Amino acid sequence: MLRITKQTDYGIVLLSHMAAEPERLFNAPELAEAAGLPLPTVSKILKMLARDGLLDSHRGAKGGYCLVSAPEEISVAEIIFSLEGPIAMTECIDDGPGECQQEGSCPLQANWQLINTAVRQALQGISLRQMAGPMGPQLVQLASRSAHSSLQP
Amino acid sequence: MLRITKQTDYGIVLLSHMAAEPERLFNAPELAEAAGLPLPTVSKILKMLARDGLLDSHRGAKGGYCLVSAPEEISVAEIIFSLEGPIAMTECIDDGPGECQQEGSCPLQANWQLINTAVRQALQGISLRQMAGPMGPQLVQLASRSAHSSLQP
DNA sequence: GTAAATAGAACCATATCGGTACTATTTTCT
DNA sequence: AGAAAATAGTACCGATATGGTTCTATTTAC
Repeated sequence: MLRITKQTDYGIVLLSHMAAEPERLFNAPELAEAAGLPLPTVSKILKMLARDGLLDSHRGAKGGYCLVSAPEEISVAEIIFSLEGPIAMTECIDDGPGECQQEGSCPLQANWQLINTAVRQALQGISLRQMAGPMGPQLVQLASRSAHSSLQP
Repeated sequence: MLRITKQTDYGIVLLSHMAAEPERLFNAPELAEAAGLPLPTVSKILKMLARDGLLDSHRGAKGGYCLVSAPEEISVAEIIFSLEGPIAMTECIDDGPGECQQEGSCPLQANWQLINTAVRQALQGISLRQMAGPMGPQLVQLASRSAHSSLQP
């Protein structure tokens, strides 16, 4: 179906919430409450984001998480990269050479990079700031105009 | 992991092979042989591509498949759309309104479109012709320059 | 009329995803 | 010092989707 996982989905929701007050420290129970999601799930996601350096974590009582960078500086690509691993749409890339059975007969190896790169760049072009809104409906309007193109019958 | 399915992967391989002789009629056993893939799998994929209008099919002996459009006119987005359904990276889009629990509290609904649209457009920008090569290394070079950015440590 | 091919549906083993539970560690507060 | 509150890390299991095969029906060429 070519979709991101729910974890990533939730992660973007949580980060968007935090982006409203970029300086503040949020703890997991609070974010779970705000997002209407179960605490264990939220906790798991925040751990991953902290492990990969998108969030700073403070342990102990009065602990919590806060954004490392400004929302403008965080791209959706980084979030996805953290929560579901490398953005590689095709296989023979990150398996390294020699793994692909077709090896000799597959003239596509290099061209797969085109896809991976295109998607990666597209996602790098969207910041957490944009996702967090309140970006007016005018931009969204622009977006959905082409969203309902030939691909979305 | 944000990757396309193997079926789609194989589909692009098969179509790329056909793109070398856009006028010719290829049958499934022949393509399976050429790609080094099992016939049932190849057959299944070609059926889907034909069902969605990317391939013309001719039944009976001496039957087979041929490209409907020129390789330049077919985008990777169309292929993915055919083999794994709508390109919608996030959920609350194609479920229609009312399905999302967060409904009121989720200020992101519209912004998800940004992601879907960005990815869709990126994939629409790549043609089967480009995938089929022999497009020189110069373009790939250009692509991978930004591919090995912050996301690919 | 027979062989060769596509059309379509059903099926199952396996891998991945979504979510939970448990233990350990760190920090604050009294 | 001790209790409470929070994160860190790991392991686990049910549900879902994927990958691939098989079977039957239909169409067409010779």
